[in-house]
Amino acid sequence: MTASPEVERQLERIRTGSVDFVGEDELRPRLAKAIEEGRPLRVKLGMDPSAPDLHVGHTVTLEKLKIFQELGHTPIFLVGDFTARIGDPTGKNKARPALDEEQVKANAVTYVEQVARVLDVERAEIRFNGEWMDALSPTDIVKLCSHYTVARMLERDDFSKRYREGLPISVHEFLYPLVQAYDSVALQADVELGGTDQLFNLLVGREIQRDYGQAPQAVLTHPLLVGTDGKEKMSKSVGNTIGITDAPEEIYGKTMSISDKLMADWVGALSFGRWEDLLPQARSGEDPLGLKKELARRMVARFHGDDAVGSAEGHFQQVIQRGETPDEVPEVELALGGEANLGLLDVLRQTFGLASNGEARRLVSGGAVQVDEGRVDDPKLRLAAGEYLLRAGKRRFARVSLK
RNA sequence: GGAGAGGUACCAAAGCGGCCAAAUGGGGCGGACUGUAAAUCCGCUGGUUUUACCUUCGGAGGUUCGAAUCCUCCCCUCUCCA
Repeated sequence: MTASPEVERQLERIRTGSVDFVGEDELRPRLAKAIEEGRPLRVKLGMDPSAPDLHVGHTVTLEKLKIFQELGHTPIFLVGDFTARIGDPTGKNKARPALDEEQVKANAVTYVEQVARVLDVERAEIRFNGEWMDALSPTDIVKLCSHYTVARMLERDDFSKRYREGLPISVHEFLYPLVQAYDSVALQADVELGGTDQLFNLLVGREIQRDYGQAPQAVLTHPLLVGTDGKEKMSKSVGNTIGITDAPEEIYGKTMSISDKLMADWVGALSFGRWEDLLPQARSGEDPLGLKKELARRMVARFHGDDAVGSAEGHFQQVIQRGETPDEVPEVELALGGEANLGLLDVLRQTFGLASNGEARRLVSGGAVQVDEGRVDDPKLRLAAGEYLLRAGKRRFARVSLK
């Protein structure tokens, strides 16, 4: 078969921004056939609804799914409601706790809503793997297990690592890659997308598909975004995420708080199909502050629209760069409960939702607390009825009225 | 089933009868510095009505004036053997 320009054009876009591309040669004729017969490829991206929010880390592969959509293929967003109940061990040193059904359902709903911000869900398949997994009999599951060996399971990095280090591995964790693989069988996926940490699971999919008499899917992995801490993979449980539903000021501020080095990585990972123009500056390292602001602006615009950019940036300049009080400060009312006044520590704890008065005390003794724009360092201070502007650290503000 | 090792604060890890609210490192939170950062430096990091008291060292009991430390039972993890 001669390579058609259209096939090569599509492959080029598909390849952009990916790390591994397994099965490209097998995909080429399938792609050609797909184009010829007007029968789109089925492209699978699965996510476990293990946390209620998607973050920018998720958007890397989502973006690739969108590219497939733009090329006329069928994006399948697979919500791993069943797999979330198993708990994916990938990249963890511990088994991830399985979630209960209710939690999973609630998360799944918000996932789909959030995916709609990136993908045209009207023209996508949204599926749940509980659909076919719950229908399997124990016999079916045992059969599925028979297609893979323990030795091969232990090839997976986090398994072998834990095994070597004497950390526990539960048997059910071996089920995860197999279930994910079976999803590809059920969906008859031509392509599956994932992060680089998913490579093993994705490849298991190829083998299992073959065993079930299907042509193996092509596999595309993409870089994992390191979280705002600059150390670990972005993940809700580490708390280093930028959520796509975060407020504009949050998205802007969190983006500004990343290190210059991390910024370059982010631009690299997030650029494909979208922000290539930022790449030269990211590589040269020129004017990092300017580039970071541009990145922050684009992040805000991407998830909240252009209109949100101005105020998010203004907020940042005012509060972080100049250390001033923001225009909008949350208002809190506290009851004195008949007393003449209320201790500062109690006021701080209640207005900022601190865990204890001890935490409030630490903030005060650390010099982080301001009342009406003047630093306070007496933890025994008591506030009488009235209005106060409270600040705790750089970013926490509240206008408190004591009654 | 047998033998051995182990479970300490958010994590890792010391402590092995009183000086232990528990060393140290990481993380986190503050502060200083800065180009927003990073790096660096400093402080804090169980709770309270804070020179004291209360709750904490897998769980439940027990010994003792006193237990993270000793004993008993139980639960969990790892290794080797079967």
